[in-house]
Formats: sequence, C-alpha cells, structure tokens
Amino acid sequence: MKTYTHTTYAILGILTTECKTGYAIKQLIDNSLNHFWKISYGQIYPTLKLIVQDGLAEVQTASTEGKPDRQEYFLTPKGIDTLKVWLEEPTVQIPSEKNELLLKLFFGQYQSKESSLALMTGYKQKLEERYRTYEAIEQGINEHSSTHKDALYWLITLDYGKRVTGAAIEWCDHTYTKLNSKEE
Amino acid sequence: MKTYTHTTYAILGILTTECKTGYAIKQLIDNSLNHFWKISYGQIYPTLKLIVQDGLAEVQTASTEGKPDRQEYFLTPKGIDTLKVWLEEPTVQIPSEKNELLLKLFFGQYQSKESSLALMTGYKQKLEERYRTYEAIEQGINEHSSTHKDALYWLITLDYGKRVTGAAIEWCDHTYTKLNSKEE
DNA sequence: TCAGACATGTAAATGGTTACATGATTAT
DNA sequence: ATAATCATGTAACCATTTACATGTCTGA
Repeated sequence: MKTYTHTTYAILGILTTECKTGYAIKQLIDNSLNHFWKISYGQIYPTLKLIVQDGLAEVQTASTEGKPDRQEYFLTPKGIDTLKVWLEEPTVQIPSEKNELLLKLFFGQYQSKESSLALMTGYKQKLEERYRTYEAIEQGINEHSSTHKDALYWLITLDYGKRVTGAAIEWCDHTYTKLNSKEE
Repeated sequence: MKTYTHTTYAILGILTTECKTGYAIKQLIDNSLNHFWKISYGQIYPTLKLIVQDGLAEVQTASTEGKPDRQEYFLTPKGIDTLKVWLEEPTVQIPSEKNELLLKLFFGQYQSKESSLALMTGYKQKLEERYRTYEAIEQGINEHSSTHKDALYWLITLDYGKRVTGAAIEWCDHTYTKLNSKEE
C-alpha cells in the first residue's frame, strides 16, 4: 500500500469528524491540534486534491444560504482503510525539536549574564501563556463537550502538553536561579 | 544587518570552539547538541561557503600527517559580531513539535485499545532510552570536563532534556493506566 | 462602504534531508 | 584486500511556509 505524509493522515483523520472542507480542517487544526500539529492552506488544498485522485475521498459541492459554496470531502472505504492501517502501525518517532533558546544558551559563554537571564524570562513567559491556553481549552472541553466521543483523547493530548510545558517552566525557574547566583 | 537562519548561527557559534572544519562541526552537533539541534552535511558545506562569501569567516587549508587535508574556518570580527548580535536578541520562539503519537492518539476512536496501548509502550521505551542517553552524557561531562568553561551551559541544556523527557514518561504511565482501565 | 468571517486555491521560495560521488589514510 | 574513519562536496528531492489572487456574504 502506498504511504503518505503524516500531514495527509492528519487530514484523513480529520475527515472522520464533522469537518469536511479545507477551511474547516484548518480551523480544527488551529483550535484543537495546534499544540502538536500545524498545517497551512498551501498544504491542505493540494492534499485534498491528491486524496481524491487516489480514491481515498470524494468531493461534493454544498451550499448554505448566505455563505459561499463549499467543497465537502467524504472518505471512501479505501480512505478509511488507509487511515486505519496507519493508525495500527506501532512505530512512532519521538519528536526532536529544534530549540532556539537552548542553542543560544549553549553559546552562553559569548553572552552577558543579563542577556541570558532576559532570554530565560522571555521564554518562561511564553511557556506560561501556552500553559494557560491548554488550561482554557481543557476547561472548555470539560464544560461543553465532556460527553463527546472524542473528549477522552482530546484531554489526553492536552495533559501531555501541560505536563511537558510544566516541566519546562520548572526548568526555567531552576536555571534562572542558577545563572543569577553565579558570580560574574 | 543581514539575518541568517538559525542553522547558520549554530555553525557560527560552533566556530568559536575548537571545531573548525565541516566534518568537526557535524561531529560536535551529533555528540553534544543532538537533543535540541540537528544538521546534515548537505547544509553544513553550503553554509560554510556562504559565511565566507559574506566575510563572516575565512578559510585555510590545514594538513596533518596521515590524514586528508582539511578546510579550517576562522571567524572574522564581523562574524563574531554577527553571532553576538543574534545571541543578544531576546526573542526566542518556543518550539512546537509535530508529535506523531499525539496525532494518532487524537484519532484513538478509530483504533483498537490494544493498538493505542502498544503505541504508548513503544513511545515510552524510546523516551526512556533517550533519558538514559542524557544521563550518560551528563556523567561524562561531570567526570571528564567539569572544569571546561562551557560545562555549565552543557549541563543546563541536558537538564532541560531530562526534565521534559521525564515529564513525558510520567504522562505515558498515567495515560497507559487510564486507557487500560477503560471498559471496552 | 468597509471590516471581517467564510471559502478556495496557486506559485515561489525556503529549509532541510537523502542519495550520490570522490578520495585519502589506517588498522585488521 | 577491505572495512572504518576522516574529509569534502553536489544534485535531486521533499515538506512546508508565505505571498499572492479571488470572491461571497453579513453586520456594523
């Protein structure tokens, strides 16, 4: 069986939900998968074209009064099968991020202490903002969608984000203190 | 001032150490920056060419008996300045990883419980392996290079890796139990 | 009338990996 | 002989982002 990029499987997966158009896919990713997956229109529309070509989905034009026409995509049995085969594959790569802060800190020697500390502060602020975003999404799910069939899995991925972000925030505090107490 | 990619700054930074050749840069990154930065020869050599063109470094051919000739790169004052300007910039983007496991788990609905659990187990194993690697590197630094001027910064970046990886491992345990106890 | 949400798409550029090509030297 | 390490480089390919282009409809 032909293999696709993860991005293609992401789109295939989203087409199992109520989201059926390129625009809706973008919205879902921005709102719900944003902390572990991103995608641009420049990939969505060409990918949708591809999966139709390969018989994994079919298109239909839908109209709603007062809104522009939409192209709705529906998975074919072959599409569902392709998604399931990928889901059952046990091999996942653990991500290895490119971390700009660590890169700068690695060359900390060539930097003033103040500038290292400023870097840490900025980073921590961004992490805390991210943490609060996760909490807000979590609360939203608990309040509005707790009975939704996917809610458990959404909460699991959020929990991951919170734990990892939390650990990074603790590292910031610890490192700030360590660098700050260092004599010049 | 012209801006460069992070990869270019990484190379600029490495050229401040004893590593002066494309080959040595690759080795340093693979050994020491590997957990937060990666690079291929396909980028190193063209980038070295670029930074020479831009007057950030100068090349010299060096010979050692019994080894092939090397091209050694030395930062110019302009190169050091370019690096410092980048280091002092306080704006760092927090990385947002593409996480294949979370993507698959997000569509957990369309997967058997067994397959979700197998995914978790495989992921945890890889994380534990990574954690042990960090510990080994840390021990190596403490034993052999604890007095090296860069040792503090190396240990700080390793600490980040350990904390974040540790949090992810805990999430694996927690999620495994949660999914396992779930009635079918 | 004008901003903003809804909606679809393409082309060019960017950043990066992989595969290929070459060749010296050392140790087995 | 030959595998391993040292060493440099290019070309093709891939995934992804950004900028651009177009247009509808609603509500302020």
